Amino acid sequence: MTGETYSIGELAKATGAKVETIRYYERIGLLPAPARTDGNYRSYTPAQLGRLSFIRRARDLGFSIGQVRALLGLSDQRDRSCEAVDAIAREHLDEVDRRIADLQALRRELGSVIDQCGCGTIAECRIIEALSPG
Amino acid sequence: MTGETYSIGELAKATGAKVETIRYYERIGLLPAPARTDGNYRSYTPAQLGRLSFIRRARDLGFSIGQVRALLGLSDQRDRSCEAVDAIAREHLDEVDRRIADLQALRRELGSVIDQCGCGTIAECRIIEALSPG
DNA sequence: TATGGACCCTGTAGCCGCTACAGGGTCAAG
DNA sequence: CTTGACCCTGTAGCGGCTACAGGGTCCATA
Repeated sequence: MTGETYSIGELAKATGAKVETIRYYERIGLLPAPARTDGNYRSYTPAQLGRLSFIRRARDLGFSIGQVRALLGLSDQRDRSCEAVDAIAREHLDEVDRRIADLQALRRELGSVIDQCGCGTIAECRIIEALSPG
Repeated sequence: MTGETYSIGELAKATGAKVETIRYYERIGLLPAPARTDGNYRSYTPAQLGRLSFIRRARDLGFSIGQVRALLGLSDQRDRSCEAVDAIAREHLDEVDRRIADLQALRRELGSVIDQCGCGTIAECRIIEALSPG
């Protein structure tokens, strides 16, 4: 057993999460409440550092807090099939694909509006015109 | 002069905005407060319908509320050069491009994580592994 | 004239995922 | 013994709505 512990600041540095974010994760029950020192400081174990790293990576991959919660739950049941994990990941992938498609459609529309601008006065501005009704 | 007026519900139907959203826009000063009927109902003019349509189209194109506010302000100064309009639109386009690029990078990473999954048990799941530290 | 239902009103709280205070306590170095 | 970096709790704010609760108004029908 390593007796190593970390303060919240050290945990933040190690994982790249902000101190406030770590406390937020604790508040919403994503990260279990750690032990406290005599001075009431949070004191984290290496296992908790690992858990936060997991959370960070999942968040960086765009998983929602709810999905992260589910993934964390699954990651503890080592004997189960990882189908559920796969399902969550694929669902998220689909969502990302949808968002990309939406943004690309938006980009096309926006681009074509901008291309029309001859940059004269507002009165003849095609961008304003494109937005205006009638 | 048309004496035509609209209730908030009619305005909502005509523009596709929700009633609550219209009230919200009024609250934040995006849409000016309309006249009221004897029964204290909001009563909108065609010009106000036009303004809301403008807002909706700009929002649909992904402009932020702040940008919409700026565009609305500019659209009233008909003699000014439309450079400022163009600048706002291009800035937004750049932002959209950045978001697309970010999502595409994310998509690649997520895709490669998912591809590794052999769908056995959680213990050997590559997705969980990819998220786990160490 | 009464009643029902569709509409409208205000005000407030919730969503997500943090972020930013304010107003204090703790701890180690000099 | 003071300074300054860190930590604590609690609350409010961001954007852009959305969703109530608890009422008022208006119009058609019985």
